[in-house]
Amino acid sequence: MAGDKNSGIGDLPKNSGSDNGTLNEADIRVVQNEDLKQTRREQICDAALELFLEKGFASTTIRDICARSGVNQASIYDYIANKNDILRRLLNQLWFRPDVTPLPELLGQLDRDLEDVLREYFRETWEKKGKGALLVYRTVPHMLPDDRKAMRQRESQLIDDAAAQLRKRFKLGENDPRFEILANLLVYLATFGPMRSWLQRDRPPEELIKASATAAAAMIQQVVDTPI
Amino acid sequence: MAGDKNSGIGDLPKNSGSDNGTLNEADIRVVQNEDLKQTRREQICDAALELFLEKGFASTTIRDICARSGVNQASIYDYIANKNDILRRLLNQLWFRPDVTPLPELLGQLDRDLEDVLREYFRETWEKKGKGALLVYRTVPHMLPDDRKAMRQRESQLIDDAAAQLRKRFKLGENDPRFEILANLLVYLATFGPMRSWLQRDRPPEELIKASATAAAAMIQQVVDTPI
DNA sequence: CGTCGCACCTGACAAGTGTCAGGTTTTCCA
DNA sequence: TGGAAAACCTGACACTTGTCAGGTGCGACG
Repeated sequence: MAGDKNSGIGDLPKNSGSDNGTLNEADIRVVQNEDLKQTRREQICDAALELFLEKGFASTTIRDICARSGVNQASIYDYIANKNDILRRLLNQLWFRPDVTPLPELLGQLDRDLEDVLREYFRETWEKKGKGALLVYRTVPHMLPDDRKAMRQRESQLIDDAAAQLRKRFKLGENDPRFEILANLLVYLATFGPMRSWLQRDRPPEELIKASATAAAAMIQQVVDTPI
Repeated sequence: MAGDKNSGIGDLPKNSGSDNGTLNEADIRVVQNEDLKQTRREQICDAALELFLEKGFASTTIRDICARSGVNQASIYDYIANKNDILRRLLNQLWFRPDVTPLPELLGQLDRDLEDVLREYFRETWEKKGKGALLVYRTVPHMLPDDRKAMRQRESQLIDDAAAQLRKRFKLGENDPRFEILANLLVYLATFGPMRSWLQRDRPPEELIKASATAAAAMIQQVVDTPI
């Protein structure tokens, strides 16, 4: 019975799932109890995230992850397909988080002040996706090519949508390319802010968040006020 | 004679050299010809940089580096002390580059327009230190603790100096903390711009550089115009 | 022409890696 | 309480890694 464990592992998908925009996660049918699977996977992913950020993806061994999560070296393969599958799950959790309002949607809330909206975006991204950004940009080399492409596309789409919303908000020229740059800069400010954490300066994050929002708002205003 | 190769390798320094601010590089005395050492080291470092960015530090093997640089697997240890020594040399070359005018110095050129100065800073950093930033932020986990500390200090010092120059430029309050945040934001815009390259959008870098400079200038102006 | 020393290389070792076959223990219901 | 099914674990394999001991080749110099 245990012999045909292989048949319990769903095909490792070569393509990234495009239905919901997230990366495909391998399906494993050795352990049946879904709740248990869920719990163990959380243990594994939590430990893995810590370790990946501490030591890097490649230098983190399955043994490390098992030791920290308390899962057995062999059992871990009852819950994840392989080391890379752990990374995919983490990226899905951290990068494709459904609980962070996307920038385009926020920009679409026309009743709110721009700086206010930006501050919320920066804060949310900082708090909830901070570690994700670190993980993503450090593990780019270890992602499967298709996954890399999927993440890039997601980001590009986000920027395009944000640019469109900006144009709408300010009722300005359809063809002004500066709004794409602005959108790019917004996403970029939000994404990389947390990466500065290694500097460990004594200032509280809130200050930088506020400053970023003010900066971004000032910049957008400047572009809007300057005819092309 | 070849037997006491060990005695030809200088002690691997535990501490980062603080004299010139760079990281200590191991001294090796097996190969005598200094020009040859220089050449080989360049070959090795060039190949290593490419590979570290492609595959990550940990996944790049000495064999990979040898294959791409054309140096023999054993001979490579006549030119570098170990894998980490290669990383240190790269960080020295890319992060501590002497040919990029530091931000504080540029800000001190009071006869030049602020936006103009910023644009030069962003462009120089982008072009000359772009790969360095990528390397640094990806290899943080693989740097020796002391090296990490040295790099962090360098960055902090830079920000403090830049903040001081900003205060001087605008003849504003000695104690206004917002200028440190501004300086932080400047360094940060310059550093991470190149990291967006993985997005591979079709826009030329010059556009983003210009936009960043405009954004930064607008932001600083806004702070200056707003009393504390 | 010999030989001496510098640069180069073959081959290997010990340690560590991802993965899993297959056995052992626990759980739980008849 | 018996026993099948589910979950867990021991132990190992095939392979890769950083590093280097020790030998080879070759050019310069007397």
